[in-house]
Amino acid sequence: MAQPHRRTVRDLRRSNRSTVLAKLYFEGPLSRQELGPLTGLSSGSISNVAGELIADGLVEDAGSVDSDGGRPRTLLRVAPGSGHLVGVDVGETRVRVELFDLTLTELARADLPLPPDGHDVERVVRLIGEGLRQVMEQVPPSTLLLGIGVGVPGIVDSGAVVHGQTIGWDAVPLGSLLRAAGQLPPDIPLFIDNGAKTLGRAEMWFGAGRGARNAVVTLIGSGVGACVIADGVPYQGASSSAGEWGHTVLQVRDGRACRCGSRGCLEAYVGAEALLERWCERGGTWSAPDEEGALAELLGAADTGPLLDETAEYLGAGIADLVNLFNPERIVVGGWAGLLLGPRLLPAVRAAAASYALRHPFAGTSLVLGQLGPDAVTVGAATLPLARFLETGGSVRGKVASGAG
Amino acid sequence: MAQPHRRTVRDLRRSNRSTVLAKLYFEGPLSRQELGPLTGLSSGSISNVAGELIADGLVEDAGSVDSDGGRPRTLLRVAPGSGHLVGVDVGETRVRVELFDLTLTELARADLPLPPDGHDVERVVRLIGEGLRQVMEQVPPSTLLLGIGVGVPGIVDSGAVVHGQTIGWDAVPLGSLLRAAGQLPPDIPLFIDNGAKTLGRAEMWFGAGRGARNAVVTLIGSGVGACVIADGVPYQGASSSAGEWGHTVLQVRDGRACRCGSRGCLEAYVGAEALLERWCERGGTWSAPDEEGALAELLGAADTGPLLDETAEYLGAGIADLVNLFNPERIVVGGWAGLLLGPRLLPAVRAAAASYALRHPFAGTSLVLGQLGPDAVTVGAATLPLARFLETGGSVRGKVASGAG
DNA sequence: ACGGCTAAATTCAAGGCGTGAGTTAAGTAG
DNA sequence: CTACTTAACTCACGCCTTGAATTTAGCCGT
Repeated sequence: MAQPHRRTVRDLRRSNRSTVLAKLYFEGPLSRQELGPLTGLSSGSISNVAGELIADGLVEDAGSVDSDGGRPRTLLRVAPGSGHLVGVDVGETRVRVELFDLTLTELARADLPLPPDGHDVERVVRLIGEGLRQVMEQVPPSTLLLGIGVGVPGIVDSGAVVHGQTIGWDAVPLGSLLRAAGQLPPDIPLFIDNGAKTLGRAEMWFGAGRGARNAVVTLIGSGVGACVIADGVPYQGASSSAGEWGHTVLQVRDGRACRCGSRGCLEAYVGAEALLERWCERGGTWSAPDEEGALAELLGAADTGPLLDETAEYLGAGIADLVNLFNPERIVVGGWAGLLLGPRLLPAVRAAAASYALRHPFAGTSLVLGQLGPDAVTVGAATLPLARFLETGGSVRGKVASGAG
Repeated sequence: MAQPHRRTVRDLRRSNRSTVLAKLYFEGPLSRQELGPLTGLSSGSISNVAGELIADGLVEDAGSVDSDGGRPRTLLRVAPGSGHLVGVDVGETRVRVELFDLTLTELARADLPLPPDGHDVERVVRLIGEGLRQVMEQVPPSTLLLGIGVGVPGIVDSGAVVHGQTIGWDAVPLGSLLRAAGQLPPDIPLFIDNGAKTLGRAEMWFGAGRGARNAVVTLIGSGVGACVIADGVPYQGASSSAGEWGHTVLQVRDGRACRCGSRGCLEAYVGAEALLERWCERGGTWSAPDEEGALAELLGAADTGPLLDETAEYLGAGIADLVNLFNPERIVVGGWAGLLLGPRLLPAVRAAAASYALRHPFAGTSLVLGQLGPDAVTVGAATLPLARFLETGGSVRGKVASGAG
């Protein structure tokens, strides 16, 4: 029922501003001349809009290109300093806050450890505020903050309410808590989304998913998740919990028990936790204190061939499901465990996926490794206000936003 | 790169026309007064747009409601006769052509049997033309045909090229063939889509899916398919083959062989063909010559409890995958076999799905039976030009359309 | 019958926008 | 220095929506 917010002629302008701004942002410096065909606007309108954007300080001159005869075209680009963005990663062991300029170049960072006893909500709220103050101290106070994105481990409903089983959060209204606690500058747009999804967004915007309109970014860490991009936008589903790929059923009756309570889930075979468990059952041992070290040892061990091949088959079957159901043009394997296992597993995974998936859609899919590493959660989180910034054509101020995708 | 077709102020008008028209179409007779808040337009614009639509004959007066004091509001509705639609179902055994008015009331129908030796492309093209002529004969020649939708058994790529394994079609450019053969009135928009998807559209618009923004319509017939609706529009994927649910992997290593060449697919357990095969393996027999009769016998037989329960578990697991990956608010079980099995299986399926799916998304999903029956493929096909009609605000003429979604 | 009342529908001036042809700006080549 | 070429800007024109004022249409009490 939400009317497609374009009614008056000023909305038209906003929309065109947004188109121009986004094109400039993603397709680098462009001349007004090139912008015309690219955006479908006439030269006159380009001039108008560009002038407005320049006057607002959002866009700046970026030199000019020579021509042999004729006025050289001046290039335009988004001014990196015209606004800053904050990305927050509420992780398992720490809260990380990073400050970026508009091109997502990192300007400052703060890492705040969480005590092992867990994610007390009030403490997390306080730490986010603390980190925010720390990073803001490192830039001139005149810096314009466009918005804050937060990635959390859990399902984010209606943009601000977090359900996180793993951290013991149940319907935590993180957004209002942050505001109420006065930890946020007032009137700063705040966006909250699942951390895996923000990582997926980062891969889509700046990593292995760049350029694809339909893609799935899989996130294999301790557990398994995915971020589905349908037609350029992250697919959310009815209650923002779409893409729970880890609990795809791969073994109906006698499957391994999964921590979700069901049996035969993908995550019961492929995540780092499950993989180590299975290694252990086969007599494997390791000395590293953490999963990452242990997984590296597993990869280095001599007799893990069958285990890894089996894992590849399960992963391939899971990927085949993605291919059949979503028909993406690209599937990105990410997450720290995915990146670790990828080089070893990918050929076998590809073969397994090919055997389980339908030929036609599989032929149109490429399976690639992620490019950004697991730390990109903050970048992805910063992407949330950035998306709003571009959508609104640069007039973010005064909007109390919610974390739509 | 496709610019979001709203650039000039006339596009604005078109968009508003479309909004008004669609509201009137779906939400029945409405007064101009009600239309305002509903569409977000001012009273002045409503008057304008409504006047235009009435002048174009697309909208008509629908009486007025009394008021106690004050001018009574006159109701407006879409004029059912202001345009007609044709839906074509290229089935396994026949080509069916139906003519509808704008409210999708059936006006005429033609059934043209296909010989058992298969779907010779030229013959199908000829039959569609023949059926079209037959139905058009039954209405006055002044009737305005808004478009033709065709549902075919196979994957439809780029709107007009059909890949149908089951009928032996490989990259058949059905659209151009129909036009080239002169079987179509010139300049009539033509849309081609997968038959299962058109059935899904019909359920979404007029059946069990009505009102849902995120839903999956499953189609259980001889085989198994699905039509995914994401945010109100059918999800296509990169090459329009998304939603191939039938080949979701449910048994990784030692699954049953599926006709797709893989093993352990959902379709290897749950479709009518697979179910009968499994019954046969367990000693079941039937006398009916066709699958439908056979399946009915299976349901009536005494000792099929375990078989059906097992089937329900597989189906439940498949549905759990849909819930986890798509997080829909509704899942519709359709297709002739689904409708036949549904009443018997649904409780067990629901239980199985609950055990395999994640709690949070499952709680937000309702699992219901389809309401339209398998003949609704033609209705769904007619829905394709209708969607274009509504999107363009009623100015379909002159557009050589392709079967976008 | 008749005015008074209420509410729906229409009208229209004001404020905006994009287009596209014409104009100006900013270079190169000879 | 002139001719030429191409980029960028300007502005008349046509179209749009808004929102307040106005007209239309039926009810009610007298």
